[in-house]
Amino acid sequence: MQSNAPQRTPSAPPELTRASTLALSAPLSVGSSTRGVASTYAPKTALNKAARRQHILLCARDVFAKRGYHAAKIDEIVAAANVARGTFYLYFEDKRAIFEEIVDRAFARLGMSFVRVDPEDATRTVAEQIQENIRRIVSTLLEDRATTKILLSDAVGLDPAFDRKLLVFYEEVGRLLEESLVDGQKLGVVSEGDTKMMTILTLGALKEMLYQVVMRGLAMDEERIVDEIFRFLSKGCLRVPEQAPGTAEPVTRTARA
Amino acid sequence: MQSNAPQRTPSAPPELTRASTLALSAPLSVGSSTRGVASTYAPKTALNKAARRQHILLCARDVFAKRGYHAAKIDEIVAAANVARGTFYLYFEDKRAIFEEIVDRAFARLGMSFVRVDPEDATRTVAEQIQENIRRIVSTLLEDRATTKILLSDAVGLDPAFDRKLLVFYEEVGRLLEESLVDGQKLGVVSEGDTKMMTILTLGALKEMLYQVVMRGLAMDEERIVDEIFRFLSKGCLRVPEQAPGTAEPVTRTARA
DNA sequence: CTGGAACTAGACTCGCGTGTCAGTGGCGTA
DNA sequence: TACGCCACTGACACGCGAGTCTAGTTCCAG
Repeated sequence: MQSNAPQRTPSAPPELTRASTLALSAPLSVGSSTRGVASTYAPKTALNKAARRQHILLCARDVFAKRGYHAAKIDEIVAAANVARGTFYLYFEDKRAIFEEIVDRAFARLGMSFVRVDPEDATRTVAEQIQENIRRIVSTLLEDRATTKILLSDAVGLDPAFDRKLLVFYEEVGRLLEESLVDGQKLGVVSEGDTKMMTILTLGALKEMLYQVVMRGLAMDEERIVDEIFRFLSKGCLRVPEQAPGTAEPVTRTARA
Repeated sequence: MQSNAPQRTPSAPPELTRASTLALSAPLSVGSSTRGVASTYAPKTALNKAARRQHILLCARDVFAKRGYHAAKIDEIVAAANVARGTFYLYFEDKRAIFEEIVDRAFARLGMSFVRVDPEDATRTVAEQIQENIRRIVSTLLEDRATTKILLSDAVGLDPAFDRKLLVFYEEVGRLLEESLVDGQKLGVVSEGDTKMMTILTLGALKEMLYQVVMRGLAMDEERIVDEIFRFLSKGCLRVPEQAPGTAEPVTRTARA
């Protein structure tokens, strides 16, 4: 807690400012004996309000990512940010509010990372466009792993209100993907079948992949991830030669008995 | 708390008893004026200790499933089980212990629901055996949706110790599936490629499917779920005709520019 | 009839963590 | 030099919920 080496966020995302390196030498003196009140007042004035806010936000993100929402204490966030407890509440309503802001920002970034598929586009096939979207999503999520961790494990089941928020976003993504698949079906580049199902399965596969990479350090570069997901999407992995030409029941259940 | 219709469990189902409706007539009298102490003592003695423990366990499961671990209060569990606070601690060490037991039991059941694939088996193909396993897992998880909810959202990120437990189990499942895939590759019924990757993607798809069904009431019967997952596994959903015959890079990234 | 086991209601303790608030120091301004 | 503002501080008040404890009740076995 004492250490105040000019820490910086390891994976500082592009737009999120570099503010991490606070100018705090923290002289730590003025140890008056009367009452240890406000003894160390470090000159943090170099930071304007927006930057300080941002700094706290980033530190909170790291703490949330490391500990999880419930285990993350305000004290820890405050210590990480090198600010007093009161200062925290000067900038954020409460714990929940700062968490929500982290998630909201992540959603905003994510939301911009995929674009609607245009089946008319002559220069890129629907498949290519879907792949592009996957790439962008993966890229965005890997750019800031701490936040991705939070999205994948902390934001789920926190709160009914929060769940609704997640749900809405998730459905938005799902809808977009599903529309792409429907377009693809019309063009014959997507197999027939329930697109809603495909959407769920695809997103699940994507989520799990990222979970493995981010939560446990499964080593794998972005390129590889995108390729693997896309390949799985395209071909599956089982080869079941004795396939009925119809759509359903790859291996009928009762046929076994 | 007041209502107490004198009903009792008509039949004791196989293992997990449905004991919810306890036999409590609760005369509710003895309203002495001195101090309102222990006025209602319902004759619950019909339940032996094991059954009562089981009953509390089931009620706790429901509360955890509904509220999530942190929001679930002991008071609520106790109220749901129609048992005094003290009684709860007669049967369980603490909140964490009862939660852990719920999860452990679920794992035990799940662990028994899949069997090792035998590539030598003449009567069933590897694909069929994999499908059988999927069916069994899905069946087990849908049998007790409350517990599945808990597994999917509460048990994750609770605790480092807990996470490890989950991890171990998850890896066990993963290893089993992966071995099946490797066997399948040797027999030529599984496409070449990284089996670890396939495993992750498959489990992710499965998880997401179950999540949608259990957490939000996506209507879909067991049969359908198994078929959809298996189909996705077998064929994917995209058809990318211009495929290089090699293994990697379905649509090369740089080719686009 | 009696002792003990099982249970109840609920008051109580206690630790913890959030959010608050009176106070402090630096700095611009009069 | 004095004033006042404002960012900032950190000790403290407070609530909440887990787990404990006690006095009282019911039932049953011996």
